[in-house]
Amino acid sequence: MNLDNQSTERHQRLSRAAAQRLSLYLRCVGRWPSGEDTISSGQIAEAVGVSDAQVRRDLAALGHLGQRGVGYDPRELAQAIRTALGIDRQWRAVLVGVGNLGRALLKYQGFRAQGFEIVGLFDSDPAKLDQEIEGLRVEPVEHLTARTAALQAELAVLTVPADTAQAVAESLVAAGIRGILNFAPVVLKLPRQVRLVTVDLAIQLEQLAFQVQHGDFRPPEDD
Amino acid sequence: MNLDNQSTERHQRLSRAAAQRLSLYLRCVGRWPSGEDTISSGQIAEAVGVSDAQVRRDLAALGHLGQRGVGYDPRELAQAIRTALGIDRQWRAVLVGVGNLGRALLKYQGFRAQGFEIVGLFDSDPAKLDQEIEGLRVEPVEHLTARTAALQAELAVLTVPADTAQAVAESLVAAGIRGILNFAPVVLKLPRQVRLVTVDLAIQLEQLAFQVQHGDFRPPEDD
DNA sequence: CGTTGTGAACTCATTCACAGCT
DNA sequence: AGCTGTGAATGAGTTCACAACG
Repeated sequence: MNLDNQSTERHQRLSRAAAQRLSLYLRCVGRWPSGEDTISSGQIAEAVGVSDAQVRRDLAALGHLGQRGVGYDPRELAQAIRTALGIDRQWRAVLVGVGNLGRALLKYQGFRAQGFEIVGLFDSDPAKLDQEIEGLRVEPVEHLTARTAALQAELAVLTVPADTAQAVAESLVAAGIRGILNFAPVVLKLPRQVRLVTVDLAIQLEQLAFQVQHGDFRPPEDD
Repeated sequence: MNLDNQSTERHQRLSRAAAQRLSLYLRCVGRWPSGEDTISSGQIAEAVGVSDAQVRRDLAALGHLGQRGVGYDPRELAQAIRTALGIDRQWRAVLVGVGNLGRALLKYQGFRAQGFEIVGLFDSDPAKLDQEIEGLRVEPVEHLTARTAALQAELAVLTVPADTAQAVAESLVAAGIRGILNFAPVVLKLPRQVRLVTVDLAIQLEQLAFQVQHGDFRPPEDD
């Protein structure tokens, strides 16, 4: 079959925006009808809502994957994107804050399918301790630092109230966590070696209101 | 080439990124100790984690709000940001898909406080109909178009499975909705006059993995 | 042919540096 | 003095346009 493990030549560094688009491309490419054995930049572009030039620019950054006049091999392309995004392996994560949002994320199918596994649950509410959710037992936050290290979790999902988020984040840092996905509406201050992605739901709604209010218009279909 | 429109009040159009930062500034400014009657770009910058020049550039786009040598008046500034973002008024929204995530959002405090009110709940699962959550009764999606118009909702929050998201979105469009906050992991195709903000949780985790994997591409910033 | 890959042009966004006001 | 507002410079990101190739 495909011996696609050539030397990992990286042509250029991917921007955040580019990496985000790659995630979208991956969805499209991964779901491509298995009957088809090629996919073109134009087809990806249309499915995702960006320009074909953008798609080619992004994919070219991963190496020479396409055949001129033909297109890309969906399977090879999907694998290359996974590798570039760092999701060609399993990631272990803990979840802190087993409230409504935390539970929703736990049951969200998309995570495990993409290689993310929640391996620990923590909460400060004594009433929630020892509850079992999705096969995991809720543990007290006091054990967070020790247990996170023991569980060998590299990532953490933070769904705690805003006023405790910074303290919890520091416990995670102490446990040697490498990245935090934060849903608390605060700006966390972390050491530079710990990566942070914050998803602020209220801000997203504000963005929507802003766009509606402001009659934000753009000539082509976009975003 | 393009004749610029006649917008006179605003000095320049806000980019999406700028609007997002304004939301963050608003948090900081709104919480500013009421004893203090001024706040400087440097203070905002430090709280939010951007440069002071960035803050001044963003705020200058809202008009001349600052006093040279002094700073900004927190109350006046907060109001100006709210107006610019379009959250100086109430927004009515419906929520479609009363699953775990939908429930989490419903109970999320941040929304109502910022002027967003959920005025209708819809789900396709008969078992959920007539449940009462946060004072609202769950209605069948078949009523979505008619009820959304009757409720005078301008925005919608979509927390339905991926495979039904497009159809539900079209029902909302038929009801005259103006903006959709979409949590389904799909690229929705909407008419251009309907604004769309998509929050894809799996993609955010992938972003985090990508950043961790790739070490750092961000210059060390303040502390 | 059709499609990729990419220099070049272009647009958008951020930082610099300092004039101008308090 | 301190701080804002902004032209100019820089940088990042996107599109254009076309050569290169199966």
